[in-house]
Amino acid sequence: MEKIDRRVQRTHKLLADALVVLAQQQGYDSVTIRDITEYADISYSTFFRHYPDKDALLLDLIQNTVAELRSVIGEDEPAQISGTILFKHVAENQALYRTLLGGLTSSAIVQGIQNVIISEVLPSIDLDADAIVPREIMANHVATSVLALVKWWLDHDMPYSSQRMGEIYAAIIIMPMHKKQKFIP
Amino acid sequence: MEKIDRRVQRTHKLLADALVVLAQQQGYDSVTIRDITEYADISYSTFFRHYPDKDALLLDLIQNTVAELRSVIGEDEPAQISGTILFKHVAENQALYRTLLGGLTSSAIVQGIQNVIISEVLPSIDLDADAIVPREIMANHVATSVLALVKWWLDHDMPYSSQRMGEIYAAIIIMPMHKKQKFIP
Amino acid sequence: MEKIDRRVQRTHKLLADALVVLAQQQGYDSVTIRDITEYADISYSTFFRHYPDKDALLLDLIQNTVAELRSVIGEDEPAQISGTILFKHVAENQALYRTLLGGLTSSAIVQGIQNVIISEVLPSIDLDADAIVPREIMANHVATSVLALVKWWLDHDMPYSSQRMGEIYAAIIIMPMHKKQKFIP
Amino acid sequence: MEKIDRRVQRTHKLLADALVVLAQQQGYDSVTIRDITEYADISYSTFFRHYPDKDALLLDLIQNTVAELRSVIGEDEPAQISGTILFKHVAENQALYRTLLGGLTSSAIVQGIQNVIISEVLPSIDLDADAIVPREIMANHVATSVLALVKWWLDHDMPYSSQRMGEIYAAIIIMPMHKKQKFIP
DNA sequence: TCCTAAGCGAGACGGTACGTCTTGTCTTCCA
DNA sequence: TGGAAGACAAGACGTACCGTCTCGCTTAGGA
Repeated sequence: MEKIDRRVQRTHKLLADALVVLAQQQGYDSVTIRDITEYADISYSTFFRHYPDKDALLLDLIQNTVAELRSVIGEDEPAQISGTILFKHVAENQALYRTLLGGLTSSAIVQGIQNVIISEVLPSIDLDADAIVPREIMANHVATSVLALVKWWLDHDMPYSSQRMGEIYAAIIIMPMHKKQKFIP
Repeated sequence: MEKIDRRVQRTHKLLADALVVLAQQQGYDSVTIRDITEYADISYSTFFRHYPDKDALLLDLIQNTVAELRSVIGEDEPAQISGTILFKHVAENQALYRTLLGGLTSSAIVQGIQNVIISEVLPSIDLDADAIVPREIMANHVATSVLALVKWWLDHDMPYSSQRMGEIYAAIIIMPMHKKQKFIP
Repeated sequence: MEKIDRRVQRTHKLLADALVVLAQQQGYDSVTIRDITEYADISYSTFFRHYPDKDALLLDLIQNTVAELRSVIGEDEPAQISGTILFKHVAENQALYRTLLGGLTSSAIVQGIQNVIISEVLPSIDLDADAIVPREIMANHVATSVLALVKWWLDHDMPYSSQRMGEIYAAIIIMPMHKKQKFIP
Repeated sequence: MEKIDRRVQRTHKLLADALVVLAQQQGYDSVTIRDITEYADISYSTFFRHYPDKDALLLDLIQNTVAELRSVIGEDEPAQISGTILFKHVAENQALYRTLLGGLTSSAIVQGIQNVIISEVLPSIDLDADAIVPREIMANHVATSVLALVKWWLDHDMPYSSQRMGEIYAAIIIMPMHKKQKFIP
């Protein structure tokens, strides 16, 4: 059984919150560990007792976020519906997602997010759906496109509703994935 | 009339080449300016007479690259053909494109590339082509998708031919842009 | 009550010792901060946690030295005796005084030493002793002369005993200060 | 016979004047060679065709100055008179002397001036005048004291007349040199 | 309820990279 | 063809971070 010290939980939360706030203010890259600890009112050296570096803190944040996101999106729903759910969730956690996407920083991080999405997406692609586009490419395309779409939405201050974004998502990302063969130029 | 000092030209080329080589070896982020100048056999301080930053050097590289890329892709060609040309050009300048895309570093850089592509793509989108997807979103989608596709190809060591990639490019990026309305779910 | 970190004390001493040794070897001006830290086996950046400058380190050295000098010279002693004490103290701390005087570097430093001496000397000058020479000039004269005399002694490898120097000091510096009025040309 | 190129003379004068002006404004040490050449409207690289470094220019200046000073002070005059002449000459060439003395910079320079004065002073000291103070020490004392006195005067904006300074000079520097043996404590 | 192990604040330190500044050499170009 | 313009090498400077370590203080949670 693990010992649970509430102080550790508190420290993690303070650091994560500080990162989100500061990254939104000044950009993830330019946030220093000292900025974070000062904002969180945590000792500088304490940071390293919990995370080896700034990216590790972000990674922790991402994992918690993806876990939560997965829990809100049910399976086997039509594209428009799951898309709308996705954008609603993003809207409710703006600061967080701006931090994660706003600074497409160390590609390892973004790549990490994409990999998680790809592994989610891959099984849902029909094996023989398309002779032209390989599954790996399609999965990669979907993952990057979703992130790009969400990022665009946030970067432009969400000018369309979550529902409209869900439709767009279905139209340019989900639809071509399934029915490309109908295309006659 | 501009004065052209061949020494300056030479210095720029040495620095750019050094950046490409080193970035491919150890990743863009971990390359220091000192690494670059030592590899290029240029004085450290001389670097700053030409560029304020490492990113400025990269940006110069990008601009030269995009200019060259634009010159090889003719206008008004069918999607498959221009796609094939694109991937052939990338194949011939692998090291360069790996540097540009391999390190999706400071998002400003990547955003810069995307903006250039967006401004190229926007005019070619039919104004009334689609009531669902706004033009800006479509342009953004196309730009990010092209980069992601090229990056995937390089990251996986180009397992398909340039021509095949051109077809894929047409299928998942260009086609949905023009004929989405044919889709009946 | 001040906290005393012995590590700080140690670092200061290592730096001061390094400065004295290196300045004697190669001259104060040509000693770089990197030289000092390498000799002292201290990190370069640590230097700046303690002193903003090379001159600040020297100034610290001077202040400690003057404080020590003051403690060895009692008050109200005849000139020859205090002079002898002075030169004995210099002889016992040759390396230090060579560093302080050998490089008449940034005049601010030397001026600083002189100012300390002037402030010591001023009160001991009779207010009405001399109608011809103003007190400030006399104090300045005494301060510069003492330093010049010590410097000469060190520069010429101390050819006379401390006692003899004490007598000379009394003769050319202290005596004229008090009894000028006896002079009949 | 030396060839005299008037352009060279002009360049030397422009550089010397620039040095004097700038040293007075910002202190000798902080004047860079680039400052001098820009002020003198001379090419940076041209400086090095005439002088190996900044100190060489100053040395040239000093030598010309001492030569001129020697020519205005006659020999075998009473101390007060020659002192007065000295201070008058300094007053007429303030900027120059401020430059020479204001920055007691590289000790070599000041030492150079002192050595010239010492060699002038030495012969005039009675061989047997004093059993206590060796001639070399006396000469050194006189040289440093004269410079210190002039420097004090300039640093304090010449609060006393040249004549008064001549008297002070005689009282604290010249008198003790000749009649110290009359002193009875 | 006590006591022991842990979390934590504080901060000195080694180390690396940065961008600036200056010096003195060397080359190019123009009048 | 001789001198002005300026690119360049070299290297010190002072700044900003990072990550490590040590010393005490405090506090949580099991005995």
